[in-house]
Amino acid sequence: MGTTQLESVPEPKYWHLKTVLSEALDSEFAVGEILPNERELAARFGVARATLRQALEQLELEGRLQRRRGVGTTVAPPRVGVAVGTEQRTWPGASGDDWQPRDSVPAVPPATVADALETARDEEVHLVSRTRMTHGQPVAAELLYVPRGSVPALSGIDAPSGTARARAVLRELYRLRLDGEDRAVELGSARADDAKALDRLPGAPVLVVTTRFFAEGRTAALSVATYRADTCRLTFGDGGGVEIHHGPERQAS
Amino acid sequence: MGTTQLESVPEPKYWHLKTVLSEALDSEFAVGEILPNERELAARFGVARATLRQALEQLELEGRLQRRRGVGTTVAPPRVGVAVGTEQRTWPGASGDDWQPRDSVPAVPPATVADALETARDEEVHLVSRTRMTHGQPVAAELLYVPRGSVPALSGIDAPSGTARARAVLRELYRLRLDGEDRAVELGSARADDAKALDRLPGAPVLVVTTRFFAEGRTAALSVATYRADTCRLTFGDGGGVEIHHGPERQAS
DNA sequence: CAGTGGTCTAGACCACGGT
DNA sequence: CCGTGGTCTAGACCACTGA
Repeated sequence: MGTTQLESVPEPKYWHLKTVLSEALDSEFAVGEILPNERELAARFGVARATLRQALEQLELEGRLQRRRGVGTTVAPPRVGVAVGTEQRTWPGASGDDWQPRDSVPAVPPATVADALETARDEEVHLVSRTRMTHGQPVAAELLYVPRGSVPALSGIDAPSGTARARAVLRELYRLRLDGEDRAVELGSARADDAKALDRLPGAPVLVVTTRFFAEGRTAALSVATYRADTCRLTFGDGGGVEIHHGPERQAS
Repeated sequence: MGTTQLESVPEPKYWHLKTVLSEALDSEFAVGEILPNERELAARFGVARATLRQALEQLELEGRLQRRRGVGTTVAPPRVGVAVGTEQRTWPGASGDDWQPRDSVPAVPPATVADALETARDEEVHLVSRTRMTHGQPVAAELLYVPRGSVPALSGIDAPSGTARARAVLRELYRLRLDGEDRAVELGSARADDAKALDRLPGAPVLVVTTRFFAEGRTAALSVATYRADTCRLTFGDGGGVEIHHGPERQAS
């Protein structure tokens, strides 16, 4: 009882630091500007570098900062809205989208994918990999599992793999009438290959969008797309979604 | 050219650790089981505690582990699917949903929210706060901004705040015919108050779902809901979404 | 090559939960 | 009260980028 503390919650240093930095970003820095390096920032705030890094990590997670090894820490632009589900049901990347097919190979999918596709667990399917580009930047890497039965007319003349093959699989898939789709979003961390495609380090936070495509009374394809969580805002529905900002959003003069 | 390294990628220790732990979780631990404490695990793997923690953090981010101060680290159950967008347009929490109104107060919304609502930047709106429960656990905290104009008949007799007020605002809102809605999902970190409602520490990763509700030709309400990213999988569309697992999903006997 | 962020160490103390 | 995870320090070295 002796002491007179109203709140008695010693706010963690990194949390306070984050707030201070966040306000500085709003008022004193322009998008793209380079911050002082971590050792200097730590010294300036009188904390260990690890503590400073904890604050920077959070700000990066919130899409406020962008850090690149060997380069520095820069102020990130607002997140880009990426349309994920539109009202009219469409096959992935059907209408002049910015999806770029990369490859297609035969592969045995993970058991849970096989179950969703209602294929045998040891049955090979077409595994199409694609990259989604926005404003010249890669924002998502996708694995699309297509059972052989969904694209029966796929010609054997085409190459067994490669981007040409990927295009052929997609072309055949688009012939089906899409009955509906089903989507889930969750947080994940980038696998090594996804990280490379997204120009991030392995383990970077990603939004994993899993989509089931229904046609002819069954699951005709299943897509697992990993979006960069730091730079993307996934939008669904009629419009483009609202941009909820953090602060005053001032720019340096 | 001298050296003969095929890959030359010295995998970070924490990354390798994460893989090892992940496999151990699949094969040797049951859901809910308590892991050895961090100091012991670090010693067992011959790394510093900070390194071990880096691996645990990632696994927690992926929803594989749950850590609670003063208690320990436990194996997390699979993420719960939480329906977010259904095909038939509905007001939030309309149909026997598990949203629990907590409070409603008049408040001046952030500028970006005011712009989306097309209200003046200094105009007060109803700010309804609710919590979403699933299986007895809080999974989301929501702030719902309702312009006065959307609920003109709101009686002044009701209390100016409190859960009764919240119910009254929602009841009036439901009288409007919903024309459409608009949704965005992005990664964020929990503010202090949200963290408390979600039984997490401040800064915990959350999925922020922003929804605009359209009625009578304008934006009738705007919802900002923060979902626990560690325990939730947001589902959209017809079905419940697919559960894509990490590994073999074995259970200890 | 110099400078950046990324990884790692071996400690210390603190806040919290249960006993 | 003890044991847990959470915070913090002051170093060291490594991997990458760009000049």
